[in-house]
Amino acid sequence: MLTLSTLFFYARVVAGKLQRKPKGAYHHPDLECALVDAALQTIRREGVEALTLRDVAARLGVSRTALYRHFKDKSALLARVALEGFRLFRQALQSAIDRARSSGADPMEEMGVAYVAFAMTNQSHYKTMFGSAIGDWEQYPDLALEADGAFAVLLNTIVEEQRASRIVGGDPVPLAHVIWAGVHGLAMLELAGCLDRNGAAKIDLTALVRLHSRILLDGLRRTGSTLRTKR
Amino acid sequence: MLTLSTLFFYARVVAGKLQRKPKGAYHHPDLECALVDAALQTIRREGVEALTLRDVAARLGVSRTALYRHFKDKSALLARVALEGFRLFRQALQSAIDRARSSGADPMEEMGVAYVAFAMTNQSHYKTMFGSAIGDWEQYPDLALEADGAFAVLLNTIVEEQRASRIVGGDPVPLAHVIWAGVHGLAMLELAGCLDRNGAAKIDLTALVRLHSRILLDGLRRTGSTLRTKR
DNA sequence: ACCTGAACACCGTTCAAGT
DNA sequence: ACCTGAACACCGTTCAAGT
Repeated sequence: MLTLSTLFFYARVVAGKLQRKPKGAYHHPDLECALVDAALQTIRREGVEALTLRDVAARLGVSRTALYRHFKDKSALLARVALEGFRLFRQALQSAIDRARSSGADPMEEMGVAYVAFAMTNQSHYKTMFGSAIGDWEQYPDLALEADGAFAVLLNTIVEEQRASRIVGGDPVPLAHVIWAGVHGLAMLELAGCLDRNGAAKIDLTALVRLHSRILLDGLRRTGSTLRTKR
Repeated sequence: MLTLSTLFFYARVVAGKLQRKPKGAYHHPDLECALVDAALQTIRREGVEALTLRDVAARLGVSRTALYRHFKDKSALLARVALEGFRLFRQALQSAIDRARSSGADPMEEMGVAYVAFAMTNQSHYKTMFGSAIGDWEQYPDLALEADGAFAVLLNTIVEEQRASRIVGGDPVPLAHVIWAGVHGLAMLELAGCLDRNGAAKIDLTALVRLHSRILLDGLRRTGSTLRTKR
């Protein structure tokens, strides 16, 4: 057990720096990455609030305090999970838009569907990204940057649709917030189990997202006076 | 200290059953209610996740285990806080609708404003109601009932607007889900601090809610083919 | 009946100590 | 440098014991 991981360590040192650092019996090469993976695995199976540092350490065969060599504390680890989540998220949204544009479908509607679909298939990531587990967001500027990047995908799409005169003009930020709120709300309500309780039948979430998009886009296509934002 | 609360106890026994039960030094009359109040107070000041049973017990001058005489466990206490929250919530929504109807304002828009306003002024309640702190919702049927009651306020308003032909017909449940998602999403994003980061200025949340309502209602006033729900 | 103290099985985090 | 074991200050919950 010990000797095997020691071999791994030496193999990495040789491959990496061509100079073997001495003695220390490292239990895991690239512990940092392994910690994130193990954490994500636990979150997937048992939820964010069930995540325990002691457990991930035990599963990696590592001391409980080894984690603190790589992360300041528990929330820093969660911030890292969220960061990875936002990367996947932005990618998913962007590719949905690209697909829609090349197939003639509505980019906004397809982005909405992709948004909620991401939240459903990556519940662990999504809950970590928007839940309260991380705490002080200001503390992780790289995380905020990645989140802003995902928001920019939505914002850019709105601006392009405005340029093509498919939706009303004006400040795109409030419009983005309204659209964001809709899909985020659908995702959060479904994750909280709020949508399944009324009406015995299991809900068709994708259909609901499409309904939401069409209502919203119908509203956004009108240019009437009701759409003037109060300032 | 002890003698004072003992007096309280005796006073209560005499007033209640006209027959004094003996001896026991009860530290608090109506402990159950006091526990809920103390819990809510802590949640208000420090958030749901900072709530500690040991702390509420200490603040009430009661043993750490006294709580278990009144609640099965911690989440049962939180469920009780949420229950109270849903009662206040329904009341707030209903009175906003009534006010709008008698003043000629749009009931749906005013309900939306009241919804988000409730979430902002009662953040502790709202987070407990829709956060993950409670856990198994199925375990508290009375809570689910009260939540359904609040949802019914929204549903009834939609049906009445449909009868008055002010919005499109059809199954009101999906429409209710879409509207709910919008206001819930706005509230959750604001509570998570997501709306304030883009654009330096502090956001006018009420204006954003009104914008949301108007876009949605503009969409809902159209009767075009895009609004047929897939089934 | 209602409440208590001691105890159990957990947490995250720190820190001197090892190699 | 990287990792460890022991320790600290917390949790929720149980349970035999008091009155």
